[in-house]
Amino acid sequence: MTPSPVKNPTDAELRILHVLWRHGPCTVRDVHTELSREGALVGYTTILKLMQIMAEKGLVVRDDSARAHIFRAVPSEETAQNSLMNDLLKRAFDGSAQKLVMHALETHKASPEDRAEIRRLLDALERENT
Amino acid sequence: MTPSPVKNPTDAELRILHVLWRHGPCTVRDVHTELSREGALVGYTTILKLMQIMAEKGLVVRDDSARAHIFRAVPSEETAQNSLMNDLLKRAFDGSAQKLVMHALETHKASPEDRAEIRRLLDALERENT
DNA sequence: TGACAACTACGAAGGTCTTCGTATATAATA
DNA sequence: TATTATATACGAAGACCTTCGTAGTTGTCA
Repeated sequence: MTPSPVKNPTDAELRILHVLWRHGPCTVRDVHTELSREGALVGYTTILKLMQIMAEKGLVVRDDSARAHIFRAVPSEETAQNSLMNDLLKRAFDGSAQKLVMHALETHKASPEDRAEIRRLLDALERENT
Repeated sequence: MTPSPVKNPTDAELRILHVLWRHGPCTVRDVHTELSREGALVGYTTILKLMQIMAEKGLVVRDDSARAHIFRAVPSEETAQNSLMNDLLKRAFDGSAQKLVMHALETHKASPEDRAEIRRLLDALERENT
């Protein structure tokens, strides 16, 4: 089963993970600078506190060999996406990924290229499965 | 634009909305009985309090003409699903429904019937759009 | 070396969510 | 009518999330 080794990241945690995913291991300063550059106005110690909590939760690991600790994301972006998607599935779509997919396709315009990509994936699934 | 007339329902609120969607307008007693039957062990006044808050938020409307007020869900299940899905899209999928669909199809087994249903929907989209 | 800059740790405040106990009002019943 | 059952209202507690200020430590450099 293994529901999930780590708890689902919260909103603020997700913003930090995004930085780590895009930039690789970072110091608190790096993350704060990047988020500020993106327009978020949040204090340095706020980011620090959050990253400390994330380390306790196991969402990041810290390398404290240098004075400025370096943090690395533990879950990959795919893993986190999967976990969050499953959460939504359970809460709002009766656990059915099919319902979610149909709902997404009906309510969001997919470009011809997008549709072709989906068809290719379906073809591949068709081949590997019976 | 109209981001959303009502705030996204929380977890406990969603559980109550599920009952209202499936059973139609209900009293607090109805909802509590149903949720208890489903295995949730939560007190009657907890449900009452939640439904009072939901009425304030506009998630339900109440008919207080009888002693036992009757509550009705305001957002449809589709509306709520849409709102929650868009929220997840923004938070974890870079706002791209396409990414979400691809991710869902890759990580969840779709049956041949499911795949056929998706293809039919894609065909329909193909026809109406260029 | 002494002053300053940058870092981590920590406590606490304010918000939301969920839970329930208690108070109070109203209907049903013996 | 007096008692009992059932309603709603309300306050508050405990958990979590996000925010920041302050304190203390460590490196840098004039």
